Amino acid sequence: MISLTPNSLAALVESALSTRSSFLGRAVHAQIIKTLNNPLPSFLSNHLVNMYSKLDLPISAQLVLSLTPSRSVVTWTALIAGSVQNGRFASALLQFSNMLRERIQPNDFTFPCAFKASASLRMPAIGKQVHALAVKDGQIRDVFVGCSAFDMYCKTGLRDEARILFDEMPEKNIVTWNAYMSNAVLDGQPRNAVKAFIEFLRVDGKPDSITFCAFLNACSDALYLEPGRQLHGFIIRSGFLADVSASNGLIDFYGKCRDVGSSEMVFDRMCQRNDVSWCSMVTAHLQNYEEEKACMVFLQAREEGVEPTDYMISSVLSACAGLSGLELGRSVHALAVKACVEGNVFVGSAIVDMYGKCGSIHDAEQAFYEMPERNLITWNAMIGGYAHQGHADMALAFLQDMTSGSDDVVPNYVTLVCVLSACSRAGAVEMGLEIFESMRARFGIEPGVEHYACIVDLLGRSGMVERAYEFLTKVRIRPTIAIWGALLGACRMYGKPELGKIAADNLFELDPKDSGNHVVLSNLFAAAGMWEEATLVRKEMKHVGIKKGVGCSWISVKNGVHVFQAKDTSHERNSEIQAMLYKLRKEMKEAGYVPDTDFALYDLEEEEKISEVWYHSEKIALAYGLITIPPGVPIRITKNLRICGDCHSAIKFISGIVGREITVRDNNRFHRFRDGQCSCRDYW
DNA sequence: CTAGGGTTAG
Repeated sequence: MISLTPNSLAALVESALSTRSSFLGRAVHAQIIKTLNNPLPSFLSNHLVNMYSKLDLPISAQLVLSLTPSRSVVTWTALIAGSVQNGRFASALLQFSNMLRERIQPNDFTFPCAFKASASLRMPAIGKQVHALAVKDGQIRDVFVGCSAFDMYCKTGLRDEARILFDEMPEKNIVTWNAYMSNAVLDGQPRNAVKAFIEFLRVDGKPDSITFCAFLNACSDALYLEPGRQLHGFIIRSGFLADVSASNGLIDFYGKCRDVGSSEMVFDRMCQRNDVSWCSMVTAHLQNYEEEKACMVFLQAREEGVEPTDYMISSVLSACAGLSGLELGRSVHALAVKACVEGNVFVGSAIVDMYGKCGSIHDAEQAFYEMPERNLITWNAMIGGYAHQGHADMALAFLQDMTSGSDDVVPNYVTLVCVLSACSRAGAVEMGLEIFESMRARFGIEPGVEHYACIVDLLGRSGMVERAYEFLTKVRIRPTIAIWGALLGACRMYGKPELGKIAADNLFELDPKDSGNHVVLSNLFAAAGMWEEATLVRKEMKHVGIKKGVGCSWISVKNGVHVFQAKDTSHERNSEIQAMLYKLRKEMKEAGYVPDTDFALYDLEEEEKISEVWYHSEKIALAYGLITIPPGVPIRITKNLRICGDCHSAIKFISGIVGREITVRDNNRFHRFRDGQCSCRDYW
């Protein structure tokens, strides 16, 4: 039988903490009560309070503290530190004031906790009070205390106070410099962070991985690719490449600076990777629009048995949203539930966003209502989902609800972009204009280029093409690609070649590499019978060496994705596809379908034009879907270009003939076809 | 026995 001395019992409490076992902790606590008489030695009480508080068992921690008559600053600090560590910042401040009420002086361990809690709660008024206390007994001169006070002033936006404190610090260490650099980046002053790093090296400071990450953040913030590369060399030379955090910082930096190849190189050469490394690699792909690769890295991480974290899950959901990958998205949603992170507000918002972007608006709504906590991003994701569907009424209702509900959120720039684009897609012209006119007064938001683009789109789409042009010439901003693009699209839709030429010329100047604009202009001329001009545009396109981007449609069947181009006959089941197309064409003709050859690209004989539009990629993908997807299951097709008018009307007919639900997500919005009708009510 | 700066996300 080993004898249980107070010291060995304290060691047992510590081992409960280090193994994060509340079960062991409670058992040891029971043993302590059995072995020793009340009151317990105060150092043992301190250990217990510390253990309970750090394990996020605040009620037990409070209880032990209140049963400790000889509690000291150490007891209280243990309690407060645990609250801070577990994100209970308001409790921490309450405990701090309770301690003051007992006339116990905070020490150099207590102040940093109190500053961190005030900083995290963004409560400068409280922070200032704590600061005054620290000044009064001279503790502010301590590096720990001074540094955390400085961090608090930065995070609460009191720049002048932060500056004074920093300049008057009697002693600075690496933590001070790291805090300075990180906060400079957060404050949008990456140059200052870089300067601080140089100064730090000059005073002979030895940087650590946190310093490196702060510097890399400054570089990615300002797109300083070269300085970041130089730091990469410095990291290698100082032997810090083995440090996982430093390497993770490099992956993130290269990803944000559009050099995802270097991210991959760093990632591949790491001998130790953690969950952050994997997640950083996923987001590096994501930031470079490589959604498929992001998903591949995620699947590889799963194979290697990496724990799925809330960060990883929200990142992968965003990849699914970009791919319109409903099936993978659903399985990641299930994984989020399994990993117990679906209550996280980031994850929840990503789920709402994913379902919205994949066109499953009811799933998005359900996820939205089931979230325990919602913020502005959640609301924007939901409104964005309605915008994708062209549900202006719902977008407007949610704009109302977000300000009047219990979530306490205020609409921002993005919210208004979503609402206006919902109006434009639904043809709610008056409503859209009214919101645009009143956004400054009602929401305090200054209209920006995206809002202007929505209005040009709104007017143009509803046929007021001249008014759209007049609008954009009157506003003070420089029209962007999106704005000219919206105008060009409207000109194509309503047959306005003269205005279309103006829009296209501006687009050619802003975005010379995009072939799509040439194609649209050529089609616009072709539809107006101006064949010479159409040919000229195509020749010019060849002349400057732009090839038409490949238009394609894809459909996922039993975990496999099948991609089709126009006139595609390369699929292994081509003969069945052709037979299905033949059968459909016959039945459609009987049902009264007339091909719309406005959308043929060349000046061909009528018969050839019909054939040209008949073999658009979405029709081929649909035929494949009809022969492979069992009846009753909705067919979902994704297309990288806008759906053409002929395909739109053809798919309406087909949905009626075959009695199935068909969804097409083009690069702009969703179309849900059912019983011969489309959810967009032919307005798009 | 108690403490400060940080890497990944919607």
